Amino acid sequence: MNAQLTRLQPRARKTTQGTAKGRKSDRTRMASQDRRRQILDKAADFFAQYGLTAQTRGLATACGISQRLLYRYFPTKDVLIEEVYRAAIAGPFKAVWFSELSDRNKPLEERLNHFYKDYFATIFTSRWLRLFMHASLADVGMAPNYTSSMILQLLEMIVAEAACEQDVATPLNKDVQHEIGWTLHGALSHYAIRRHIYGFAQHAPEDTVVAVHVAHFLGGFRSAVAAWSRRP
Amino acid sequence: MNAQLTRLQPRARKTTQGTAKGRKSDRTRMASQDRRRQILDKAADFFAQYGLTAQTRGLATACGISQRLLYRYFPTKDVLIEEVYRAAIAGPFKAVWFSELSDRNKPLEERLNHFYKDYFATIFTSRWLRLFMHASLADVGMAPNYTSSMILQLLEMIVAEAACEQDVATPLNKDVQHEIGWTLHGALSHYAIRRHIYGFAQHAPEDTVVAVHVAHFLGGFRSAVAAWSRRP
DNA sequence: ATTGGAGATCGTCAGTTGACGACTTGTTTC
DNA sequence: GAAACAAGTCGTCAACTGACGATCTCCAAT
Repeated sequence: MNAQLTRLQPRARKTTQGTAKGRKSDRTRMASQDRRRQILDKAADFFAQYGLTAQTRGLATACGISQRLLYRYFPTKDVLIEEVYRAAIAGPFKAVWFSELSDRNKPLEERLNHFYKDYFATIFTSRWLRLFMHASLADVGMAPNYTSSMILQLLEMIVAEAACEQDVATPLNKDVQHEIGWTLHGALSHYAIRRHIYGFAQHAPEDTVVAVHVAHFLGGFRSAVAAWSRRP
Repeated sequence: MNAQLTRLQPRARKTTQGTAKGRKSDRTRMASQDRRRQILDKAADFFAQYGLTAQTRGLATACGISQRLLYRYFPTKDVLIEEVYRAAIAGPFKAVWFSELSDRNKPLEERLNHFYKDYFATIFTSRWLRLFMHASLADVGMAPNYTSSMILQLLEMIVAEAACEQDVATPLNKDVQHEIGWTLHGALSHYAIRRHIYGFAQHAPEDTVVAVHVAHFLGGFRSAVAAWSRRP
């Protein structure tokens, strides 16, 4: 719970005279854009691990720079967090997923397996999940706002593709589409949460879990649509 | 993200003389055990809402007492949190669930619906879920330690009951049992997380979601066992 | 070499926060 | 009704934390 880190750098030695040659200074001088990127990247890891309330001093140490320098690149901690969020949470979503999922030249099962393989590598990572969870807990509404639209569209597409392939009418109500989609997506999300947040030991490899859940979803799709059509 | 609360009580007025009768003091004097229970209860709500890093002053205000008084009942904040966790996370699990789930006089579908109806009322509450998530994020391993054993036993029982009712051999490997059980339990957990942590708007009522997922689980159980038996 | 702009740090301030010694006040008991 | 005990509060301390003015130092262009 404590993000306090011990100081790594022994602190730049005060040169007795300007002519102290030979030993280079501890400072690493970076181009503005590189430094900025480095801070954002480290900050994503740092806040993912220790939460959004972790201290700027700890982050600075993790970056190997002084705390003051953070404020040259970001006016406030909140702004920094905002940018971390944009870069590390909303950023990783890929537009190709939409075109790949709707490529009807391949069977849907294959598409879904491929999609979730990529999704696990990109979104269902420790960093993404923990950041997302920290943000969701801290600020009601911030976390979903960036991502909910994308996720819901993915769900709609998955359900529409399944309906097409199985020759079933797509449910008209979008809420019902989402609910059906969540059957698969929620189960896999929860697997990722167990793994990266709860710290449950994992036995079955990712690919197997994905394959089983995808098969289960497609196998029960027809009756799921029927069930949801009956109920409100 | 800020748990700072404005002071509610206008602060006890300093009586000019001991004989100031008529107006009662603002202080509410409670029996030790009652006060302790009240603090634990309020603290569960408070930490669930603002996270485990929320301040003791805010909690005291929420309880309507001075911050100092907290330290009469709990030596440190960490001890308080530990007790909150025991009372509000591990406490609500009911032993009856095990006997009810294994009561083969009723069809499993009915048992599962009844079980999850109770589980949603007891465990899948905003308070429980948020506390559990805060604790999981803060301290790797603390959260599951109190509960994982109970949850995994529930999963084993559900899978065993399903196997019995459908006349399938129960998978020997416990990891496989858990993985199959998580199909249902994880999906419903994630529904609760969406609702109470992500703040997703909910359309379908709880009972319906439970019913559909239970039906989906039972309907696909036979093939799930088959799939997991094939794979490692 | 000189110079000046930009990368980087030091030191510090004001507000916060867990903790606690000293004190006050209500209630119970004889 | 006063003694004695426990519930409750005040005020404060030291460490922590976000923020920032002043300063230093590296490098490139002149």
